Amino acid sequence: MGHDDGRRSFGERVYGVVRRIPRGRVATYGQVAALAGAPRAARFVGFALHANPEPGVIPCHRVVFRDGSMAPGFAFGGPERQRALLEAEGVVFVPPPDGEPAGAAGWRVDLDRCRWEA
DNA sequence: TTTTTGACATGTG
DNA sequence: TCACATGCCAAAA
Repeated sequence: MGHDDGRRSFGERVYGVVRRIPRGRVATYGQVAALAGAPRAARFVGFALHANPEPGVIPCHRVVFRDGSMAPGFAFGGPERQRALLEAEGVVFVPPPDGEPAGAAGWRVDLDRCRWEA
């Protein structure tokens, strides 16, 4: 089974991990990095996902910051778009503290409830 | 081989 | 709670 796992680049491994994230669950960049074999390469995870993720195949919208927030200039069309996608899958979001400041910017994923467990 | 670059993580103030 | 600075790692040039 595992024969050329180490031959594939780190980015390729990242795609494999992200693809395994079940619907309605989210993972952090650090978590994906750890599952890919590099617990400290969380930065590269984001770089790999933005490089050329097969649209529609790799659910990169299920990867968020450890804080529960997401990248500002997201490639899906904005953080709002990502929040809509996750909410549609059943992911629980926590609204901003004071009602509604800057739209989706304050919204964060409830990692305590929706964190994906490998 | 060295430098540069990132959709990060963590620690302080 | 937020803002800023530092550390980390892997890939491309």
